[in-house]
Amino acid sequence: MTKQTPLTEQILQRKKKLEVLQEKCGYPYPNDFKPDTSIAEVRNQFEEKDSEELEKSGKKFRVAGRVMAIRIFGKAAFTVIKDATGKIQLFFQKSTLGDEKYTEFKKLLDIGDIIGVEGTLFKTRTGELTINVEIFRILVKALRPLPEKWHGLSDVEVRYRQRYVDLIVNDKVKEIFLTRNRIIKLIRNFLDERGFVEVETPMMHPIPGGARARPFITHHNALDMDLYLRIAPELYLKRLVVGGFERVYELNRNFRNEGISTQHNPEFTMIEFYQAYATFEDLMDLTEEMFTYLLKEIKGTTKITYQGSEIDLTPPWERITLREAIVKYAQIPQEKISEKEYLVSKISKETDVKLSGEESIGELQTIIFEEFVEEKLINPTFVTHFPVEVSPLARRNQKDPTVTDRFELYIYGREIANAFSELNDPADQLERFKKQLEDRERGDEEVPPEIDYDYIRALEYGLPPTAGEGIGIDRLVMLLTDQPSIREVILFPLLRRKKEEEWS
RNA sequence: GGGCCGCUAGCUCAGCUGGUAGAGCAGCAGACUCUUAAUCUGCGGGUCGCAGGUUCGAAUCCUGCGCGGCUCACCA
Repeated sequence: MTKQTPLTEQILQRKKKLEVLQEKCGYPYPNDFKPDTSIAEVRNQFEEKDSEELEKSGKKFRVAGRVMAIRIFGKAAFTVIKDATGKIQLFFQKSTLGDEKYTEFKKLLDIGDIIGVEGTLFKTRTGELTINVEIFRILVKALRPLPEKWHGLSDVEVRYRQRYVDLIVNDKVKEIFLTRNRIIKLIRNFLDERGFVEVETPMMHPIPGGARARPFITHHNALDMDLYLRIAPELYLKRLVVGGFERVYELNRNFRNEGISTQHNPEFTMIEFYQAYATFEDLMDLTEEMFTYLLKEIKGTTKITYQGSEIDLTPPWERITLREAIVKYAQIPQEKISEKEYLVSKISKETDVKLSGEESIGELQTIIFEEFVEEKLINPTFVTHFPVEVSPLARRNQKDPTVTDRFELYIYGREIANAFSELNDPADQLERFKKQLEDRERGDEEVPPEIDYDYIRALEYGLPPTAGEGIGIDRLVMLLTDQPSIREVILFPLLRRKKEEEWS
């Protein structure tokens, strides 16, 4: 015999037990045990009852779950099992189960196995609600040991790569994803109540558009056609507004072929919604309402703590134009706000941004905003009227055509939402697409490689005056669950692939 | 892509200025009928991320590579 690693040794131990099980009861992966209640239900109903009441009822319960702890005392033992709803303690007694079953329990059961039990409730001397097991079956034999019971699993790489183990062992991780689910349901509920229709538009686009980002490229064999995973659903959703869906939303994945960080995952979840006959100002009100609703349901308050910082999300939120913001937070003198030389010199002196020299005033103002202002916007702030050059799909402001009727919502220095009154002038839209194409020719890879003429055609049929908004769901969940990294709110974040030979 | 940090038993971690590796949990054998990190006795378990180099000798020092984390850049 060659030496075994401890892991294979433990797996072999468990496989041996599996074989014994097979001899005793046939195929060891049965699927005929039906629990008649959940652990949470049992707890809710009987947690408050005393031993006497429990004993008197004598009612039997069938529950199933994963074994999380085993404590053996000779002829009796406690275990803890966990199902989707919670944990409960089980009591195994030789005198109740009989020699054979008790030995099976003692010799074949491991932490991590999934069992089904039937028994009556009682309370231990320390008052813990416990099932006195009369019947039990091993439903699934776990061949691999769970991480240590006290420290659990903390290696982040293993937590992300083997999220199933993370979820078994770290209850708080599961909580995050349950909260994520609630947030998503609440958002749907909020919009549904206001007459929005949820739709699903393509995730494979012949022309990427709707945002500024590099796309993933894929290929359809039968049509022999390259396709791009969508970077945003925007242009399709606005086509639907043209088609008469006056209030639509889509809540799903976008894909951007860019860097990975604590704020970025290549595939991420976004909601975009569009409301005809509304303006970006209406959407600021709507956004405040939506967040207030979410906070009330999830947190019970509009004041939260994120990574140690107090954030007050009680509306109304500050509304400030981008130009005002750079005056206020970047100390740009009011009279220099559109002075190219001043802006260029400020950027070159005080930041690492490398300028090409071809930037417009609006682009320079936007750079100043990003470099000096964003990080200071801790409490929720609507920054409005972004320059038209950086807002190719937004409607021009009618008093000042150099800016757009647009806002971005910042919380804790992060962009959480982006919204604008939609550009519905097909001629202006075509001009802006052409401008983008010029940028592309100058090497800007984040701009679509060709003009989406079908979108222009749709505008020519007439897009009602509309406002639309996108909210990054992952970042919102991070905020509401106080998580520092986007990977903590995405079940399976993208990681570099590991070589197969490292499988163990 | 740059910088910094990490990678030691299945898990959580020790391991000093170089002398060929240790604990707890988990596992195995045994004792134990109210524990909840149960306890007690005994035992087994390692390609120290990988590959080179320096050295009489490397988990430890050096170089390269891999994977991960943070961060900067990039990402409106």
